[in-house]
Amino acid sequence: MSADLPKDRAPSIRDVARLAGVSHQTVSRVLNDHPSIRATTKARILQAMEELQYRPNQAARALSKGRSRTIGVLTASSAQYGPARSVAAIEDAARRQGYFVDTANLSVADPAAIEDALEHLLDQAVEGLVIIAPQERVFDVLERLDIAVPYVSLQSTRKHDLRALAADQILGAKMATRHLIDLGHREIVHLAGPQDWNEAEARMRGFLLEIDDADLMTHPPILGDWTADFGYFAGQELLRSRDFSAVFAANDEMALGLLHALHDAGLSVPGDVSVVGFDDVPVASHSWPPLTTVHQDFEAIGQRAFAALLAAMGMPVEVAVGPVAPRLVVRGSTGPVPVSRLPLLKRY
Amino acid sequence: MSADLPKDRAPSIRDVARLAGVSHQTVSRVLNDHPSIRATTKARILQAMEELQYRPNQAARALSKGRSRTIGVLTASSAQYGPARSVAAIEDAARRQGYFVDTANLSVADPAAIEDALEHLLDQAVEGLVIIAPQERVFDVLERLDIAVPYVSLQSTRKHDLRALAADQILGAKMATRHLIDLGHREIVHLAGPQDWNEAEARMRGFLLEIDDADLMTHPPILGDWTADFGYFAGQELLRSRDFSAVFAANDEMALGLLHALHDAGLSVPGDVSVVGFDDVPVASHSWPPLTTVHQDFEAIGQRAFAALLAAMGMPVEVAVGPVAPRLVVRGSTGPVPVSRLPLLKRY
DNA sequence: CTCACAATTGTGACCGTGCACATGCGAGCA
DNA sequence: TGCTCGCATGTGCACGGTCACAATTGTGAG
Repeated sequence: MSADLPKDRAPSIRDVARLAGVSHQTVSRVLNDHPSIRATTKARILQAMEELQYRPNQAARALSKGRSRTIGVLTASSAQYGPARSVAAIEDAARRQGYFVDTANLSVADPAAIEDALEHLLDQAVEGLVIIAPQERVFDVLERLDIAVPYVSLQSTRKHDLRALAADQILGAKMATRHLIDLGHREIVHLAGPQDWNEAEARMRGFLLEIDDADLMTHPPILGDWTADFGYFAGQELLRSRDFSAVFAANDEMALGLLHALHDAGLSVPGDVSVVGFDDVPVASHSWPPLTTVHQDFEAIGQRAFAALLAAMGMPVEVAVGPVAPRLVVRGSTGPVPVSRLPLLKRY
Repeated sequence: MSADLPKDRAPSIRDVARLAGVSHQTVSRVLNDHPSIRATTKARILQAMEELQYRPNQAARALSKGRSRTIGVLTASSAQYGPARSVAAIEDAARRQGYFVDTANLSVADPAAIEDALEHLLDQAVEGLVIIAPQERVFDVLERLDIAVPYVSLQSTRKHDLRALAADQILGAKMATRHLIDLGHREIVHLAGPQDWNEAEARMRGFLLEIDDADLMTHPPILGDWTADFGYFAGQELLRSRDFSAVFAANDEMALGLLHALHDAGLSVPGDVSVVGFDDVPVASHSWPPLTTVHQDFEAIGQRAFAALLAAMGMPVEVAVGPVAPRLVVRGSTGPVPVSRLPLLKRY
């Protein structure tokens, strides 16, 4: 019944054309939804495709059209909750639009590795890039390589603010800090992220701005590495060396590690110390006490990133402009300063 | 100095050939490390490439060779810690071998979505697939579509055990359960994952096997959805309806939610109830109390998956065979049954 | 019935690379 | 000297689509 002699290679449009009794160009027209094709012809061709299990060859199409329909995602720490969530959203949106997504993950972020990853993506002839690797260095490399394709970045950068799409980090940090100040805290420590990360820097900036606004003094922030382990050790160190009634951690993981350290030291949260995190990871609401934090809608961020990239690539899309609004989620880890508070250093 | 007249299109091997004064085929030989090329010729060509900023066109290469050098990764829940980590490892290993990685994420796992995602990957002419979508359904669809490319799966399945590469889930579950039994627990509840997930099913099987081995009775496991929120509500429900001294949760998130519920109820862990999780996510060591859990080396799993896929694709690689060994990490959330234990139901 | 014009379909070249095969050339050997 | 052989290189086509343009068919008005 079916006319497919088992050739070794996959069927091409010419095979389909032969079976349908038309020229290969007519088949191509069906594939590209060309308007002027007789309905009966189209039907015949579609049936031939079905019969041969025809599948268009993307490589051939890319070669002839000069378009790969592929976008690249450059990501650092793609195993972290937020980035992972955003990447999934980008991939989903891209697939819906018929784009392929090629990812390159940075395990280390030295310029050579960054360049290597970018070269890899460019080799694939990506038509656009989404950058979720938030180090300023990445943008330096991007500029140096003089990339020919458009790109967008989830994180804001000093130089390319217009392309930033993530939640407004500075605003989020200000909200968190304001919350602590409103509760009466005056000695607030910031447990920051690595300063070569734009996000970490933005969150610290927001913190300092708000502290300044309230005419408070503060110790220099502690520079961490995002991990819960670091939060734990930083907590131990803090208790040994500083006096404070509240901590704003630059992400939830460090905040959770900190809670652990405070608990180990026999301190009560928020009785003795209030803690705020950032991101609102799923377990944040189940720590003890549940963590007050700044929520980001990572999925919306990812979707928006892809839409913005499409726009940057010259496609007609309506993009929701501006950053996604962060949201303060008040849970149990923050409370008022105890009226009669003993300095921690004295007690510990 | 440089001879590049700014044509609109990217330089091809013919442009390089012209500049170097050789034929395009000789350039191609340089690209493919052909042995018999005069060193001086090769040097001249390399310099011409450099001068023109030549970048090989993957689409043309794929078309001509019939190989895309792309592998596909089908993943569900790629925002979860374990899968995300493994995907990153796969991507890393693949890139090192010059392969591109195309991902398709399943937000919902109904057959239509699975098929859609697979079609998307096949459209890209992937040469192999890594399946991190652990539902049995996925394999049904794979079989039905009669995929022409080789694939490996991180999770074991009833039908394709040979291709399983992840840590031995059954063994891990047995270790966790054994640990509780060794501590004297007799009334152990299993908080399972969704049963259409192979992993969830395997962990439950391990649990039941060990329970059976020890001649213990048990209530039917509670079927959850992996989330911390579910763990929390399940905990509340458990306290209302069952008597038990220990819980083995099928993943850390549910375990953490459970800890929250126990804490809310004023119970002590491990004083009143012992809890074991599975996965060893980074915050597991910073919950209160720190969570006893089963550690999986997700990175090793990802690397091994890619190596196994290469092998399945007919490449010569030495693959570490067999599953990665899980490891029980005993922390503070498990302890002996209190000598004079009051039934929880009475106290609560 | 004829012609202009639109709708539909066909023809051949081209995209950039790799393969099969042909060619040129120098060395080794009888 | 002439012949064989192997290295180095060149020639032409195939891969599977798309594009520009040509050719054919169909349609309605005059």
